[in-house]
Amino acid sequence: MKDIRPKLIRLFKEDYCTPQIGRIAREIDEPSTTIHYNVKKLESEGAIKTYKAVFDYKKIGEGFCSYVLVALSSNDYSDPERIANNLARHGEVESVDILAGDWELIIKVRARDQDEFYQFLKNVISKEKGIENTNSLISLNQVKTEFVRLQSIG
Amino acid sequence: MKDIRPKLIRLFKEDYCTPQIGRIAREIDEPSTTIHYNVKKLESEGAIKTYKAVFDYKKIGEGFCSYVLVALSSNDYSDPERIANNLARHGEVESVDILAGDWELIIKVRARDQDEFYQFLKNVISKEKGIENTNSLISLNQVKTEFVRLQSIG
DNA sequence: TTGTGTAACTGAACAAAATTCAAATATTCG
DNA sequence: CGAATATTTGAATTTTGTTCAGTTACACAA
Repeated sequence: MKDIRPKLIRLFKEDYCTPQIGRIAREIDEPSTTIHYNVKKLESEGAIKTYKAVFDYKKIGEGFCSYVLVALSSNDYSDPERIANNLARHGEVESVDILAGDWELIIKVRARDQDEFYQFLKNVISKEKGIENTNSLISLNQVKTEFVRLQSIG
Repeated sequence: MKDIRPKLIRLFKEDYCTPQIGRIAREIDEPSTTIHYNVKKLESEGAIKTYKAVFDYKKIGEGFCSYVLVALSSNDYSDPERIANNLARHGEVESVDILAGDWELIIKVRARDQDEFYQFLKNVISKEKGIENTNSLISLNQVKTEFVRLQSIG
């Protein structure tokens, strides 16, 4: 009807959640005002960036996951930070790190399926100026993500 | 005084947060009861696994980050799912994926510093039976994590 | 050791938010 | 079309977070 789901998913991916002060207070048996004080302190220090949701990505149509290793060419365009920031703009990108060693970047990408991932690799990653070549590590099974176990413990 | 910070960090890493129904309602201009209904539906379907905090990991003493590629030996112990689940138990481990290709696993590890990471690699990962060898990709700069930008956009 | 400024803690009162519920509306499907 | 089901919604309720002022603990200089 009102197609609210995709909007919720978009918002929840990086924000629109808040701490459960009272529940924490019960859990560790401290006054909720004390928890409140300490949480606000963590926030004001910048130690907490945001509160967000973690999804079962298969159930929101993002079941495909891949780690893309990127090597940069040694030309004027190959500024790792600039390229990393450009790639980080995309909603398909869960993480971007600048690496030491043989590869300059590692990008974690989520997509609906292999085909959608291929389009992203072709149209977004490879289009970025300064990228020499890439190597995609395909995830067959996501056991843990964002510190959260995605499946029952075998 | 009351060492509450580490407890908060532990709890917030995978839970103890909740959606901001009213804020979403304002954002997308829908009644909050409609948002409530749709969020509860996502939860009951299992599409939302949990609500959690994302940290500035440098500020909580977990500034070191590394991706560890793991190759398994071809013996009785080398069941990728079992090994992945064992490794996923540890709080230092942000993610574990079973891969297609040359490496069987990729593990994202967070630690205080290089030394603490080395201890974890030596005492936890390498101790796991069935692991043939590993290759660590050291992160020099974490541009985006858990869908969240960790630094101002350059 | 004592004094002083600062940070952390806490209960009571208050404010803000989520949740329930019942009714209306929309959708699905035989 | 018609009946069962799913979604939307406002008003009332319940639950929760937040403020504030007083207290306690801590750090550190005299």
